[in-house]
Amino acid sequence: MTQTRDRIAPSPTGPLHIGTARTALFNYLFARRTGGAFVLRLEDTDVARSTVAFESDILGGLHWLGIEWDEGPDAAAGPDRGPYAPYRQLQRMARHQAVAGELLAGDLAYPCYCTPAELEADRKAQEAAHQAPRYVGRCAQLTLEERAAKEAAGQRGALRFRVKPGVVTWNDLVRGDIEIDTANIGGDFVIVRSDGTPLYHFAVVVDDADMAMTHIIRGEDHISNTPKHILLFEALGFPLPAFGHLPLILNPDRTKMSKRKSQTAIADYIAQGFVREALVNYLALLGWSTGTEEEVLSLEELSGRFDLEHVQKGGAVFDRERLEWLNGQWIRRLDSDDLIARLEPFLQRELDAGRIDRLPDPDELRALLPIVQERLPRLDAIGDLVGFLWVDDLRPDPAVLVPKRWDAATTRDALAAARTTISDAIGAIDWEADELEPPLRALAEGRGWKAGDLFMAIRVAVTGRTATPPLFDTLVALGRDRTLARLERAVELLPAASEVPAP
RNA sequence: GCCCCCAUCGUCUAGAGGCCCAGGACGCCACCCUUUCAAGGUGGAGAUCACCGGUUCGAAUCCGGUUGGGGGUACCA
Repeated sequence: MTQTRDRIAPSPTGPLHIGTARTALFNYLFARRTGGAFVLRLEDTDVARSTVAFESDILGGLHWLGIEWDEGPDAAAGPDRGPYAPYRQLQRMARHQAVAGELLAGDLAYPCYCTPAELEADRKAQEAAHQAPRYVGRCAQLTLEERAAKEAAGQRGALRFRVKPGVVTWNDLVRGDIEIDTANIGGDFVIVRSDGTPLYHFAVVVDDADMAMTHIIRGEDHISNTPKHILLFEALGFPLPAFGHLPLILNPDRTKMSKRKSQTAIADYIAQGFVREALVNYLALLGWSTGTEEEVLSLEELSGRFDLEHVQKGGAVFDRERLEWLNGQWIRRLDSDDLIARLEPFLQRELDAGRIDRLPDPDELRALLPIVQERLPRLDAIGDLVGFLWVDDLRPDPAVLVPKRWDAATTRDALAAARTTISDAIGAIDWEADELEPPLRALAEGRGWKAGDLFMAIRVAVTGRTATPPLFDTLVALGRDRTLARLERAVELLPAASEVPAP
């Protein structure tokens, strides 16, 4: 069997979309699994909406995910790589026009001079008559003389492909046999605009054929376009690739995932601290399964297991909760250096936003990992989790400082005692978690306090929050001086017993 | 409207005639661990397999219909 070739053909008219990323992933996995080639082609024929910035976002996003292609442009506005260059549709226009010329010469296509107003009127009439909208064929039988007259009058025709009556059938890789009567595809369709630029339906077919694609794996929204493509492949005498249509990714209300109702830009997920492994893992499992009970899988592992047989037919609702769970799973699996490096931009962001006053160095971060790694659902949670370590002026809320069962005076007393206990112990103990705990427990016991209440008061005094990593590890990370200073500050924030007005 | 696709716990899914009065995961609840929060462990609630009819000794699995949902209907991609 010859090598399989498949592709992702994004259009740089928007940022990399979750759906595009998943289609790219499935094509990538299929190519890896079958030992084939995965190609990236930019469909930039919609000049009005395409931008280099979007191109950059798309290519950058796919690189970030680790979905690498064997052929195609590697960077926005960069050079192409591969035997079928160029891989930018716009640069292939001469080829498209040449092929269109063949179709015209063979009378498989014809110029159409209908105005937008005429076409609109046709559509309205059909709608009123409860008919499927289709091109009525007004220009289908124009003689050469009639065409020449219109051209002479300055009219520029769009090129329409002649759709033959009949039924188009294909065996879809994920859905099995599908047949569609060509009477239902809207009549002769435009393949080249009146300005000479090719349309999507035409350009994809020429490019897919030129680039020797064997498998077209794309979204379900293309099912009704497939007959047009097959007709074109046949008219052009190109070998027909296999088609497979993936289920759509859905909004919670089960409509096609959209920017309006869901977060769709990959860049947003990156900015929120999702890691590539989790995103890839999650996307692979949206509409596909291993057929086993494995679910935490790397790109490598997915590449070895992927198959079209286990692709689901029904659409899949995007479930952020599950993505977050997988994200936690993968963050916990990252090795120290890797995690530290990935945390860096998020810490920088905390600094830029003024939420912390300095950046920890890698070693400081490394020491923190044992208590931080399993508590991060996303990388952007680092500030919330331990940002208090890098804040100069911590001012805990006095109301939060007082444990539930205590009053302000008791808390003040306890915090002062804790400060003394710690300060007295210095020299006798090492500043380590398991050495800090016993004296403070003894203090609580001696005063008849529940250890948990004392610890909570200390926790809030030194971190400003009630939910933190383990207390004694936190004190170690904070250091002796700052621990004592923060305890002292907290005591000052609380009224002494004599200051509390009698009830 | 017309054409096409789809239909298993709230969600993602396993299941390709008997192993299923349906298994796993997320989420939820409880308990354990525990100084808080996580993580982890254990257990639980949660699906008459959309509905109706057929085929069969036997159907979530095959067939037909119904209903529901979705997608497409451009000189966008």
